[in-house]
Amino acid sequence: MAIIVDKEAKRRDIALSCRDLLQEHGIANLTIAQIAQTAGVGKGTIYEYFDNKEDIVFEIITTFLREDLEYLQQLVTLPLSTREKLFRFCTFRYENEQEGEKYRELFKEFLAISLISKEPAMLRFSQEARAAFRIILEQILDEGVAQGELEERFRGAAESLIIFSTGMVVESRLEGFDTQQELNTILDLFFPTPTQGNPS
Amino acid sequence: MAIIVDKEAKRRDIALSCRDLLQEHGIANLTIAQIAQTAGVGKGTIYEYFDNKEDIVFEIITTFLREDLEYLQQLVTLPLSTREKLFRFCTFRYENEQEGEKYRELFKEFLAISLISKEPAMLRFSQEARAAFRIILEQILDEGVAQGELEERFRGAAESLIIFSTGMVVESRLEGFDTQQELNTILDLFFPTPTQGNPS
DNA sequence: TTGTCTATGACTGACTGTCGGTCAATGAAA
DNA sequence: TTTCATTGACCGACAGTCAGTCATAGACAA
Repeated sequence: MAIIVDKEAKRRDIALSCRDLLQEHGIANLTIAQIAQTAGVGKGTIYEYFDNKEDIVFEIITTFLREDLEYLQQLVTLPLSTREKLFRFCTFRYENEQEGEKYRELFKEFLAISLISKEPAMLRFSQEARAAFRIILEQILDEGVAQGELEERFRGAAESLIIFSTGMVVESRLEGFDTQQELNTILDLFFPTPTQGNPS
Repeated sequence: MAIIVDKEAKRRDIALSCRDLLQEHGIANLTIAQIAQTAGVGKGTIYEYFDNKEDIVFEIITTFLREDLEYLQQLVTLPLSTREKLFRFCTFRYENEQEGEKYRELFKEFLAISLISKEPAMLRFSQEARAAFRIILEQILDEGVAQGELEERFRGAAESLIIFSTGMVVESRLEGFDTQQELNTILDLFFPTPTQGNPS
Protein backbone atom coordinates (compact mmCIF):
# COMPACT_ATOMS: atom_id res chain seq x y z
CA MET A 1 0.00 0.00 0.00
CA ALA A 2 1.06 3.57 0.54
CA ILE A 3 3.66 5.07 2.85
CA ILE A 4 2.53 5.67 6.39
CA VAL A 5 4.48 8.41 8.14
CA ASP A 6 4.73 8.89 11.86
CA LYS A 7 2.59 12.04 12.15
CA GLU A 8 3.81 12.83 15.62
CA ALA A 9 7.44 12.51 14.59
CA LYS A 10 7.06 14.60 11.48
CA ARG A 11 5.28 17.24 13.46
CA ARG A 12 8.30 17.45 15.71
CA ASP A 13 10.67 17.46 12.73
CA ILE A 14 8.94 20.42 11.14
CA ALA A 15 8.87 22.25 14.45
CA LEU A 16 12.54 21.54 15.06
CA SER A 17 13.63 22.80 11.66
CA CYS A 18 11.86 26.10 12.31
CA ARG A 19 13.18 26.89 15.77
CA ASP A 20 15.82 29.32 14.55
CA LEU A 21 13.41 30.88 12.11
CA LEU A 22 10.95 31.57 14.89
CA GLN A 23 13.58 33.04 17.19
CA GLU A 24 14.90 35.16 14.37
CA HIS A 25 11.65 36.64 13.08
CA GLY A 26 9.28 36.42 15.99
CA ILE A 27 5.81 34.98 15.69
CA ALA A 28 4.15 37.98 14.12
CA ASN A 29 6.62 38.17 11.25
CA LEU A 30 6.70 34.47 10.55
CA THR A 31 4.67 33.33 7.56
CA ILE A 32 3.43 29.86 6.78
CA ALA A 33 5.17 30.13 3.42
CA GLN A 34 8.50 30.65 5.17
CA ILE A 35 7.87 27.79 7.53
CA ALA A 36 7.00 25.46 4.69
CA GLN A 37 10.07 26.48 2.74
CA THR A 38 12.38 26.06 5.71
CA ALA A 39 10.94 22.68 6.53
CA GLY A 40 11.30 21.73 2.88
CA VAL A 41 7.64 20.88 2.33
CA GLY A 42 4.69 22.41 0.53
CA LYS A 43 2.40 24.88 2.25
CA GLY A 44 -0.45 22.41 2.20
CA THR A 45 1.64 19.78 3.93
CA ILE A 46 2.01 22.05 6.92
CA TYR A 47 -1.73 21.87 7.41
CA GLU A 48 -1.52 18.10 7.27
CA TYR A 49 0.31 18.24 10.59
CA PHE A 50 -0.89 21.43 12.23
CA ASP A 51 -4.31 22.95 12.72
CA ASN A 52 -3.16 26.52 12.22
CA LYS A 53 -0.28 28.90 12.66
CA GLU A 54 -0.63 29.06 16.42
CA ASP A 55 -0.45 25.32 16.55
CA ILE A 56 2.97 25.38 14.89
CA VAL A 57 4.36 27.97 17.25
CA PHE A 58 2.90 25.97 20.07
CA GLU A 59 4.81 22.86 18.96
CA ILE A 60 8.09 24.75 18.63
CA ILE A 61 7.69 26.27 22.07
CA THR A 62 7.15 22.80 23.43
CA THR A 63 10.64 21.81 22.32
CA PHE A 64 12.04 24.74 24.27
CA LEU A 65 10.00 23.98 27.36
CA ARG A 66 11.20 20.40 27.31
CA GLU A 67 14.76 21.69 27.51
CA ASP A 68 13.83 24.07 30.30
CA LEU A 69 12.37 21.24 32.27
CA GLU A 70 15.52 19.18 31.84
CA TYR A 71 17.64 22.05 33.06
CA LEU A 72 15.46 22.64 36.08
CA GLN A 73 15.33 18.98 36.93
CA GLN A 74 19.10 18.80 37.16
CA LEU A 75 19.15 22.08 39.07
CA VAL A 76 17.54 20.32 42.01
CA THR A 77 20.43 17.88 42.23
CA LEU A 78 23.15 20.54 42.37
CA PRO A 79 24.92 21.22 45.69
CA LEU A 80 23.48 24.68 46.24
CA SER A 81 21.70 26.49 49.03
CA THR A 82 17.92 26.51 48.87
CA ARG A 83 17.90 30.23 48.31
CA GLU A 84 20.32 29.88 45.43
CA LYS A 85 18.21 27.14 43.88
CA LEU A 86 15.07 29.23 44.13
CA PHE A 87 16.92 32.16 42.67
CA ARG A 88 18.12 30.17 39.72
CA PHE A 89 14.74 28.55 39.26
CA CYS A 90 13.06 31.90 38.87
CA THR A 91 15.76 33.59 36.80
CA PHE A 92 17.03 30.82 34.55
CA ARG A 93 15.38 32.49 31.59
CA TYR A 94 17.60 35.52 32.12
CA GLU A 95 20.88 33.72 32.70
CA ASN A 96 22.36 33.76 29.24
CA GLU A 97 22.88 37.31 28.00
CA GLN A 98 22.90 36.46 24.30
CA GLU A 99 20.62 33.49 23.83
CA GLY A 100 18.47 34.45 26.80
CA GLU A 101 17.28 37.60 25.11
CA LYS A 102 15.98 35.72 22.08
CA TYR A 103 14.51 33.00 24.22
CA ARG A 104 12.69 35.41 26.46
CA GLU A 105 11.31 37.22 23.46
CA LEU A 106 9.93 33.94 22.25
CA PHE A 107 8.54 33.05 25.64
CA LYS A 108 6.78 36.40 25.84
CA GLU A 109 5.19 35.75 22.47
CA PHE A 110 4.09 32.37 23.69
CA LEU A 111 2.59 33.97 26.79
CA ALA A 112 0.84 36.49 24.58
CA ILE A 113 -0.69 33.76 22.44
CA SER A 114 -1.74 31.68 25.40
CA LEU A 115 -3.25 34.77 27.01
CA ILE A 116 -5.56 35.27 24.07
CA SER A 117 -6.05 31.78 22.70
CA LYS A 118 -8.99 29.87 24.06
CA GLU A 119 -7.93 26.64 22.39
CA PRO A 120 -8.45 23.83 24.91
CA ALA A 121 -5.21 22.19 23.74
CA MET A 122 -3.29 25.36 24.44
CA LEU A 123 -4.77 25.74 27.90
CA ARG A 124 -4.20 22.10 28.71
CA PHE A 125 -0.60 22.37 27.63
CA SER A 126 -0.05 25.50 29.73
CA GLN A 127 -1.47 23.75 32.71
CA GLU A 128 0.67 20.66 32.23
CA ALA A 129 3.84 22.68 31.82
CA ARG A 130 2.98 24.62 34.94
CA ALA A 131 2.36 21.44 36.90
CA ALA A 132 5.77 20.09 35.89
CA PHE A 133 7.51 23.30 36.95
CA ARG A 134 5.59 23.27 40.16
CA ILE A 135 6.67 19.78 41.11
CA ILE A 136 10.31 20.77 40.80
CA LEU A 137 9.75 23.93 42.80
CA GLU A 138 7.97 21.99 45.52
CA GLN A 139 10.88 19.62 45.69
CA ILE A 140 13.27 22.52 46.25
CA LEU A 141 11.03 23.96 48.94
CA ASP A 142 10.59 20.61 50.67
CA GLU A 143 14.32 20.08 50.77
CA GLY A 144 14.79 23.59 52.08
CA VAL A 145 12.43 22.91 54.96
CA ALA A 146 14.01 19.52 55.65
CA GLN A 147 17.45 21.09 55.87
CA GLY A 148 16.23 23.85 58.13
CA GLU A 149 16.99 26.58 55.64
CA LEU A 150 13.35 27.46 55.24
CA GLU A 151 10.52 27.84 57.73
CA GLU A 152 7.76 25.26 57.54
CA ARG A 153 5.17 27.85 56.51
CA PHE A 154 6.93 28.44 53.19
CA ARG A 155 6.45 24.88 52.07
CA GLY A 156 3.30 25.87 50.20
CA ALA A 157 4.83 28.87 48.48
CA ALA A 158 5.44 27.15 45.14
CA GLU A 159 2.30 28.61 43.62
CA SER A 160 3.18 32.11 44.76
CA LEU A 161 6.65 31.90 43.29
CA ILE A 162 5.32 30.69 39.97
CA ILE A 163 2.89 33.57 39.83
CA PHE A 164 5.65 35.97 40.72
CA SER A 165 7.92 34.52 38.04
CA THR A 166 5.22 34.89 35.44
CA GLY A 167 4.75 38.48 36.49
CA MET A 168 8.46 39.08 36.11
CA VAL A 169 8.51 37.76 32.57
CA VAL A 170 5.75 40.19 31.67
CA GLU A 171 7.20 43.17 33.50
CA SER A 172 10.72 42.59 32.21
CA ARG A 173 9.58 44.05 28.93
CA LEU A 174 9.90 47.47 30.56
CA GLU A 175 13.07 49.51 30.53
CA GLY A 176 14.99 49.48 33.78
CA PHE A 177 13.34 46.42 35.24
CA ASP A 178 15.87 44.59 37.39
CA THR A 179 14.92 40.93 37.54
CA GLN A 180 17.54 39.95 40.06
CA GLN A 181 16.76 42.77 42.44
CA GLU A 182 13.03 42.13 42.36
CA LEU A 183 13.49 38.44 42.95
CA ASN A 184 15.82 39.09 45.85
CA THR A 185 13.24 41.38 47.41
CA ILE A 186 10.77 38.53 47.44
CA LEU A 187 13.27 35.93 48.56
CA ASP A 188 14.22 38.16 51.47
CA LEU A 189 10.71 37.51 52.76
CA PHE A 190 11.43 33.81 52.74
CA PHE A 191 14.81 33.79 54.39
CA PRO A 192 15.34 35.07 57.94
CA THR A 193 18.74 36.61 57.22
CA PRO A 194 18.17 39.02 54.36
CA THR A 195 20.89 38.99 51.74
CA GLN A 196 21.11 41.95 49.44
CA GLY A 197 22.27 41.40 45.88
CA ASN A 198 22.66 38.24 43.89
CA PRO A 199 23.47 35.48 46.36
CA SER A 200 25.52 33.51 43.85
CA MET B 1 -8.75 78.26 6.32
CA ALA B 2 -10.70 75.07 6.74
CA ILE B 3 -12.04 73.34 9.79
CA ILE B 4 -9.45 72.50 12.38
CA VAL B 5 -10.49 69.49 14.42
CA ASP B 6 -9.21 68.70 17.85
CA LYS B 7 -7.25 65.58 16.95
CA GLU B 8 -6.85 64.50 20.55
CA ALA B 9 -10.55 64.87 21.28
CA LYS B 10 -11.68 63.06 18.15
CA ARG B 11 -9.24 60.28 18.93
CA ARG B 12 -10.93 59.84 22.27
CA ASP B 13 -14.38 60.03 20.71
CA ILE B 14 -13.65 57.25 18.28
CA ALA B 15 -12.12 55.13 21.02
CA LEU B 16 -15.07 55.75 23.29
CA SER B 17 -17.63 54.75 20.70
CA CYS B 18 -15.84 51.44 20.22
CA ARG B 19 -15.45 50.36 23.84
CA ASP B 20 -18.40 47.99 23.78
CA LEU B 21 -17.42 46.65 20.39
CA LEU B 22 -13.98 45.78 21.66
CA GLN B 23 -15.28 44.12 24.79
CA GLU B 24 -17.79 42.17 22.75
CA HIS B 25 -15.53 40.84 20.00
CA GLY B 26 -12.07 40.89 21.49
CA ILE B 27 -9.11 42.38 19.72
CA ALA B 28 -8.41 39.51 17.34
CA ASN B 29 -11.94 39.52 15.93
CA LEU B 30 -12.26 43.27 15.65
CA THR B 31 -11.79 44.70 12.17
CA ILE B 32 -10.94 48.22 11.17
CA ALA B 33 -14.02 48.23 8.98
CA GLN B 34 -16.21 47.50 12.02
CA ILE B 35 -14.50 50.16 14.05
CA ALA B 36 -14.97 52.75 11.32
CA GLN B 37 -18.62 51.84 10.91
CA THR B 38 -19.31 51.95 14.63
CA ALA B 39 -17.56 55.28 14.98
CA GLY B 40 -19.55 56.54 11.99
CA VAL B 41 -16.55 57.51 9.91
CA GLY B 42 -14.76 56.17 6.86
CA LYS B 43 -12.00 53.63 7.11
CA GLY B 44 -9.42 56.13 5.96
CA THR B 45 -10.42 58.59 8.67
CA ILE B 46 -9.44 56.07 11.30
CA TYR B 47 -5.87 56.28 10.05
CA GLU B 48 -6.00 60.04 10.32
CA TYR B 49 -6.18 59.61 14.07
CA PHE B 50 -4.44 56.32 14.73
CA ASP B 51 -1.19 54.84 13.49
CA ASN B 52 -2.49 51.31 13.31
CA LYS B 53 -4.94 48.85 14.78
CA GLU B 54 -2.91 48.36 17.93
CA ASP B 55 -2.96 52.08 18.46
CA ILE B 56 -6.75 52.08 18.52
CA VAL B 57 -6.94 49.29 21.05
CA PHE B 58 -4.33 51.11 23.03
CA GLU B 59 -6.47 54.24 23.17
CA ILE B 60 -9.57 52.34 24.23
CA ILE B 61 -7.65 50.54 26.95
CA THR B 62 -6.46 53.93 28.15
CA THR B 63 -10.02 54.96 28.86
CA PHE B 64 -10.45 51.88 31.02
CA LEU B 65 -7.19 52.41 32.86
CA ARG B 66 -8.16 55.99 33.61
CA GLU B 67 -11.26 54.64 35.35
CA ASP B 68 -9.21 52.08 37.21
CA LEU B 69 -6.93 54.76 38.48
CA GLU B 70 -9.86 56.82 39.72
CA TYR B 71 -11.25 53.83 41.57
CA LEU B 72 -7.92 53.02 43.17
CA GLN B 73 -7.32 56.60 44.15
CA GLN B 74 -10.53 56.73 46.11
CA LEU B 75 -9.78 53.29 47.58
CA VAL B 76 -6.92 54.82 49.54
CA THR B 77 -9.32 57.20 51.25
CA LEU B 78 -11.72 54.50 52.48
CA PRO B 79 -11.73 53.54 56.16
CA LEU B 80 -10.31 50.05 55.72
CA SER B 81 -7.47 48.06 57.21
CA THR B 82 -4.21 48.10 55.28
CA ARG B 83 -4.55 44.44 54.49
CA GLU B 84 -8.03 44.98 53.13
CA LYS B 85 -6.82 47.87 51.00
CA LEU B 86 -3.98 45.80 49.59
CA PHE B 87 -6.38 42.97 48.95
CA ARG B 88 -8.77 45.18 47.06
CA PHE B 89 -5.96 46.88 45.20
CA CYS B 90 -4.75 43.58 43.80
CA THR B 91 -8.14 42.02 43.11
CA PHE B 92 -10.23 44.94 41.93
CA ARG B 93 -10.20 43.54 38.42
CA TYR B 94 -11.99 40.47 39.71
CA GLU B 95 -14.57 42.17 41.87
CA ASN B 96 -17.50 42.34 39.52
CA GLU B 97 -18.58 38.88 38.38
CA GLN B 98 -20.27 40.01 35.19
CA GLU B 99 -18.40 43.06 33.97
CA GLY B 100 -15.15 41.91 35.52
CA GLU B 101 -14.95 38.92 33.22
CA LYS B 102 -15.18 41.06 30.10
CA TYR B 103 -12.85 43.63 31.52
CA ARG B 104 -10.21 41.07 32.44
CA GLU B 105 -10.43 39.56 29.00
CA LEU B 106 -9.71 42.96 27.58
CA PHE B 107 -6.89 43.60 29.98
CA LYS B 108 -5.30 40.30 29.04
CA GLU B 109 -5.45 41.25 25.41
CA PHE B 110 -3.85 44.55 26.27
CA LEU B 111 -1.11 42.70 28.13
CA ALA B 112 -0.65 40.43 25.14
CA ILE B 113 -0.26 43.38 22.81
CA SER B 114 2.12 45.20 25.07
CA LEU B 115 4.14 42.01 25.48
CA ILE B 116 4.74 41.81 21.78
CA SER B 117 4.63 45.41 20.64
CA LYS B 118 7.90 47.27 20.64
CA GLU B 119 6.23 50.59 19.93
CA PRO B 120 7.92 53.19 22.13
CA ALA B 121 4.57 54.86 22.77
CA MET B 122 3.12 51.60 24.04
CA LEU B 123 6.05 50.96 26.34
CA ARG B 124 6.03 54.51 27.62
CA PHE B 125 2.35 54.28 28.36
CA SER B 126 2.76 50.97 30.19
CA GLN B 127 5.46 52.48 32.28
CA GLU B 128 3.42 55.58 33.10
CA ALA B 129 0.38 53.55 34.06
CA ARG B 130 2.54 51.36 36.24
CA ALA B 131 4.08 54.36 37.93
CA ALA B 132 0.63 55.74 38.73
CA PHE B 133 -0.50 52.42 40.21
CA ARG B 134 2.70 52.22 42.14
CA ILE B 135 2.27 55.60 43.74
CA ILE B 136 -1.12 54.58 45.09
CA LEU B 137 0.24 51.30 46.33
CA GLU B 138 3.13 53.02 48.06
CA GLN B 139 0.69 55.33 49.75
CA ILE B 140 -1.23 52.35 51.13
CA LEU B 141 1.98 50.74 52.34
CA ASP B 142 3.27 53.96 53.94
CA GLU B 143 0.02 54.40 55.80
CA GLY B 144 0.15 50.79 56.91
CA VAL B 145 3.60 51.28 58.38
CA ALA B 146 2.60 54.57 59.98
CA GLN B 147 -0.37 52.92 61.64
CA GLY B 148 1.71 50.01 62.87
CA GLU B 149 -0.21 47.48 60.82
CA LEU B 150 2.81 46.71 58.70
CA GLU B 151 6.46 46.19 59.53
CA GLU B 152 8.86 48.83 58.25
CA ARG B 153 10.62 46.38 55.94
CA PHE B 154 7.49 46.01 53.80
CA ARG B 155 7.46 49.67 52.87
CA GLY B 156 9.35 48.87 49.66
CA ALA B 157 7.12 45.99 48.64
CA ALA B 158 5.04 47.96 46.13
CA GLU B 159 7.06 46.70 43.20
CA SER B 160 6.75 43.10 44.35
CA LEU B 161 3.00 43.36 44.69
CA ILE B 162 2.62 44.85 41.24
CA ILE B 163 4.67 42.04 39.75
CA PHE B 164 2.58 39.51 41.63
CA SER B 165 -0.66 41.13 40.46
CA THR B 166 0.49 41.03 36.86
CA GLY B 167 1.34 37.37 37.29
CA MET B 168 -2.15 36.74 38.65
CA VAL B 169 -3.81 38.33 35.65
CA VAL B 170 -1.83 36.03 33.38
CA GLU B 171 -2.32 32.89 35.43
CA SER B 172 -6.00 33.49 35.99
CA ARG B 173 -6.57 32.31 32.44
CA LEU B 174 -6.13 28.77 33.75
CA GLU B 175 -9.00 26.68 35.05
CA GLY B 176 -9.18 26.42 38.80
CA PHE B 177 -6.98 29.38 39.59
CA ASP B 178 -8.18 30.99 42.81
CA THR B 179 -7.19 34.66 42.79
CA GLN B 180 -8.30 35.38 46.31
CA GLN B 181 -6.57 32.41 47.82
CA GLU B 182 -3.29 33.11 46.05
CA LEU B 183 -3.34 36.73 47.08
CA ASN B 184 -4.05 35.81 50.68
CA THR B 185 -1.08 33.46 50.66
CA ILE B 186 1.18 36.35 49.74
CA LEU B 187 -0.47 38.82 52.11
CA ASP B 188 0.03 36.33 54.94
CA LEU B 189 3.74 36.93 54.47
CA PHE B 190 3.19 40.63 55.07
CA PHE B 191 1.00 40.45 58.11
CA PRO B 192 2.21 38.90 61.37
CA THR B 193 -1.16 37.35 62.25
CA PRO B 194 -2.10 35.21 59.28
CA THR B 195 -5.71 35.41 58.26
CA GLN B 196 -7.07 32.66 56.10
CA GLY B 197 -9.74 33.43 53.54
CA ASN B 198 -10.95 36.74 52.17
CA PRO B 199 -10.53 39.26 54.96
CA SER B 200 -13.45 41.42 53.85
C1' DT C 1 12.33 -13.98 -8.02
C1' DT C 2 10.80 -10.55 -10.94
C1' DG C 3 7.67 -7.52 -13.23
C1' DT C 4 3.45 -5.06 -13.21
C1' DC C 5 -0.64 -3.19 -11.52
C1' DT C 6 -3.34 -0.60 -8.13
C1' DA C 7 -5.04 1.49 -3.88
C1' DT C 8 -3.89 4.84 -0.70
C1' DG C 9 -2.17 8.40 1.73
C1' DA C 10 1.45 12.02 1.34
C1' DC C 11 2.22 15.98 -0.88
C1' DT C 12 1.64 20.27 -3.61
C1' DG C 13 0.92 25.13 -4.93
C1' DA C 14 -2.50 27.84 -7.32
C1' DC C 15 -6.36 29.90 -5.54
C1' DT C 16 -9.72 32.31 -2.31
C1' DG C 17 -11.33 35.29 1.12
C1' DT C 18 -10.09 38.48 4.58
C1' DC C 19 -8.15 42.33 6.38
C1' DG C 20 -4.88 46.07 7.50
C1' DG C 21 -3.41 49.91 5.43
C1' DT C 22 -3.02 53.66 1.31
C1' DC C 23 -4.21 57.31 -1.69
C1' DA C 24 -6.46 60.01 -5.28
C1' DA C 25 -10.59 62.33 -5.46
C1' DT C 26 -14.19 65.03 -3.24
C1' DG C 27 -16.29 68.22 -0.17
C1' DA C 28 -16.64 71.99 2.88
C1' DA C 29 -15.21 75.95 5.22
C1' DA C 30 -12.90 80.33 5.06
C1' DT D 1 -8.89 79.68 -4.35
C1' DT D 2 -6.62 77.52 -0.66
C1' DT D 3 -6.46 74.20 2.82
C1' DC D 4 -7.63 70.54 5.41
C1' DA D 5 -10.82 66.59 6.65
C1' DT D 6 -13.00 62.79 4.82
C1' DT D 7 -13.84 58.87 2.13
C1' DG D 8 -14.15 54.24 0.13
C1' DA D 9 -12.18 51.91 -3.81
C1' DC D 10 -8.14 49.71 -4.12
C1' DC D 11 -3.79 47.11 -2.97
C1' DG D 12 -0.74 43.68 -1.24
C1' DA D 13 0.09 40.25 2.14
C1' DC D 14 -1.13 36.36 4.22
C1' DA D 15 -3.68 32.29 6.39
C1' DG D 16 -5.93 28.60 5.07
C1' DT D 17 -8.21 25.24 1.27
C1' DC D 18 -8.65 21.79 -2.15
C1' DA D 19 -8.46 19.43 -6.52
C1' DG D 20 -5.12 17.05 -8.49
C1' DT D 21 -0.34 14.59 -8.63
C1' DC D 22 3.04 11.49 -7.02
C1' DA D 23 5.44 7.67 -4.72
C1' DT D 24 5.37 3.39 -2.82
C1' DA D 25 3.76 -0.84 -0.32
C1' DG D 26 1.74 -4.77 -1.24
C1' DA D 27 -0.93 -8.18 -4.27
C1' DC D 28 -0.38 -11.38 -7.63
C1' DA D 29 0.83 -13.62 -12.05
C1' DA D 30 4.45 -15.56 -14.73
